[in-house]
Amino acid sequence: MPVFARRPARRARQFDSLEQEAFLNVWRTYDRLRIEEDRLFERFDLSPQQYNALRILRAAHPRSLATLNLAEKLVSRAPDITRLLDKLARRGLIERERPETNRRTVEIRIGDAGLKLLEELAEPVRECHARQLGHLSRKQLAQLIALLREARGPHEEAGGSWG
Amino acid sequence: MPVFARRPARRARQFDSLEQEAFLNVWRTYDRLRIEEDRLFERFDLSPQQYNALRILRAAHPRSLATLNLAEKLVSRAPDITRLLDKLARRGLIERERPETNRRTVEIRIGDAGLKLLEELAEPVRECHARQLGHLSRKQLAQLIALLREARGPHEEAGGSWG
DNA sequence: TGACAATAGTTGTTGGAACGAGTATCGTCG
DNA sequence: CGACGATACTCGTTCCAACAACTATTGTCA
Repeated sequence: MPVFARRPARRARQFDSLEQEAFLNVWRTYDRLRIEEDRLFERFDLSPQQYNALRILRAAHPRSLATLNLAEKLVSRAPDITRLLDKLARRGLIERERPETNRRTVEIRIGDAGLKLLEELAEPVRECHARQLGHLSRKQLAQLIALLREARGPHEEAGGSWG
Repeated sequence: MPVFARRPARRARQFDSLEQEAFLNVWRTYDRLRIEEDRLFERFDLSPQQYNALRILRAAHPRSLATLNLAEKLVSRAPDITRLLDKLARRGLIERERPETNRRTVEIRIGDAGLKLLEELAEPVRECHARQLGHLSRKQLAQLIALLREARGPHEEAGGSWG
């Protein structure tokens, strides 16, 4: 055994491949950043995913979105979209309607209360994201975004709103 | 209202700030890449987190790690580390011992069955990571890793194994 | 040395995520 | 126009994650 092997590079022991290291870094970073996010939204009895649904509905406002159409715009996959919307509807944040033209679908629209809540959240959310990533330069952020997009590129369905 | 405002940049409508866009990209990328990971490990009745525990125990082998010491090396936070280890112990993959010198702690060590399972997993895992991120160049991977480390830097406790 | 704080896990409970099976509605093709 | 497949959810169940309360052990300081 060569002498210089007595101090194996920390990374060489820790990861099996550069790709693994990259994935675990994505996972770890998500896990750390999520803490801020969770802390913010639990003060408003929202999950991050619920907030995102509201954010997407606001972008569509005053138009509505069909349930599954909304689901595929969400950041994270949501098989239980129905129950997620149930909770928002129970709080009066969204409105649901089964249109006569196609009674299979359920159209979702953000309501006034929902818009008001988002307005209330605007500043805290901005602050939260500043705490999360405010220490990076604009250039670093842009670079990170570009690299992440390339990283997940092959894993996005064509035509999705997240391509 | 200026005429060119009729087509707001898609991104401007979609995100409230560059920091938010970066965070949501991390989240989205994690969510997409995780799909491959889940698909692989469920064939072996493991969760990604369980696999990571085994990986870390292998790196320590033949030494052992105290429970909470192992927990803080995990990629994602694990308040239910006890039950995670319960499952691994029930399958005979790890061994637990309460040392006489400090009977508060429980020392965890990977067993032969655990090492054997990891060996069996080595190739599938490598293939999985290649599917996940094999389309990126080494340079891109290195850049991504560096940026992610900077991104979560302020959110890592000093002295942790993930700094 | 005896009380009290700190450490190290463990367990109870509760809510959300995932998967698959089930239901209602619609399109289409013979 | 009626059966059959496709669409768009909805619901039942099961498992995992998170938080907090609890137990056991050790360290420390009056």
